[in-house]
Amino acid sequence: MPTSRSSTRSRDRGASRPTRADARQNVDALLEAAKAVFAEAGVNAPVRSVAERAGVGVGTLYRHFPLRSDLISAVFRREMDACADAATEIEAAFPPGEALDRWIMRFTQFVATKRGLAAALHSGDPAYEPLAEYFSTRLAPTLERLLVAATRADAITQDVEATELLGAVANLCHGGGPDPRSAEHAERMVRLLLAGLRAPQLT
Amino acid sequence: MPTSRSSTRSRDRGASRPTRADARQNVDALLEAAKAVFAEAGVNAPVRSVAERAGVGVGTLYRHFPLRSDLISAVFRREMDACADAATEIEAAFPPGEALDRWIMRFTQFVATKRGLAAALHSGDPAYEPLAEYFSTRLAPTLERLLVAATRADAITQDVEATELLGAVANLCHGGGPDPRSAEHAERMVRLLLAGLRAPQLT
DNA sequence: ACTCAACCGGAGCCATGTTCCGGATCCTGA
DNA sequence: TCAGGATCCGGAACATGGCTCCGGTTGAGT
Repeated sequence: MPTSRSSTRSRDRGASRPTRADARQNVDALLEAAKAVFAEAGVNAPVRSVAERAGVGVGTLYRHFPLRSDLISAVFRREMDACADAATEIEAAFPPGEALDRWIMRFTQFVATKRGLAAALHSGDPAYEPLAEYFSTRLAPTLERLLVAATRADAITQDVEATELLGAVANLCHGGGPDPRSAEHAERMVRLLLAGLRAPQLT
Repeated sequence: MPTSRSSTRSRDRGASRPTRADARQNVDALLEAAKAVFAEAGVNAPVRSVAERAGVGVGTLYRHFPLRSDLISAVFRREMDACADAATEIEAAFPPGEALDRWIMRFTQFVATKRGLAAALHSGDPAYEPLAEYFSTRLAPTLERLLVAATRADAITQDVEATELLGAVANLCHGGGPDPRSAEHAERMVRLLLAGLRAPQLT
């Protein structure tokens, strides 16, 4: 009987003990530090600097985030969720075609703001696999919904995969640093892509 | 008199001496090795592996290519030139609109084939600045010419910078490895972008 | 208070970009 | 042909950054 322990309190589900308080605190500190560091120096910032800023050793960091990419995922997960959630609001407020555009632009701004996120995402480095996967898992279905709606409403003429489009938009957000011009550039190119979705025929 | 030397042979321009034969040989060996290594393992392959393959020490490599990116630039310079040159042929054989499309697709295939080239190009890493610069110097004017011609012929309706479009297309070629699907994906997205150039109005 | 699993910290290992410099090599001038 | 010296070579060594290891510490049940 693996689940039986001497004291059968209210909950003794699965794990034998609850997470220790200091561990939880450290995780929080790390996430906050990572968020700050990534914002300042991009996702390529040294792991050590994150640990230092959080006031813990690298060992502690790696205990909670075995891979560098795990830390990155954790930091952006929340924002990705927010982005995905924004879709329902937008869908309710605008007709399918415009909803699609608006959500894509929302997504564009998210990716363009995170220095190096896009680069990491499609770097080919297998370390970022989980990040990319969460990307697809959480965001692709949302876009798919928007695309289907737009297609039904005859708002777009081209047939594209959600994943594909998502990747393309993310890719267009590369380059440049905090320079606002690069953000504009990305936006303009994304709009061009969106315009392409309305093109009468593809070559 | 800096240019005067004891023996005034036919040419004693600028530099005091011609490059040593062994040095030139090594440069060639390095370029060839780099080309092979990059093709196999992408542009992120270790510098040491290139030196080893060329049969020289890393010191020699760094003597000729002070920065990692210099080596990369040198390797791709030739191919970039070929791509740029292809434009004149294409321009002569097709009407402006189609010429634009064809050249862009030619460019797409070039970038998509080189693993990591696109990533390096817009990685934000200042080390790749010279590479990006050559990119603009050599390729941008070409595209600009094609764009102007297409605009004059009313083949496109949108107004974009050559540099901008070049960067966007390169960006769309990220991701994936030797997988042919990723190349297809990139192509499809580029076509979408091209279709966007013909869109009647931008939002 | 006692026990012990979970946790912490940071020294240390490995890979990779880059520098340094003693010694080998090639061109020049005679 | 030969000496002189600029040029070049090689690889040890340094710097940086990801990741591991393990002795010591600490929180949480009893």
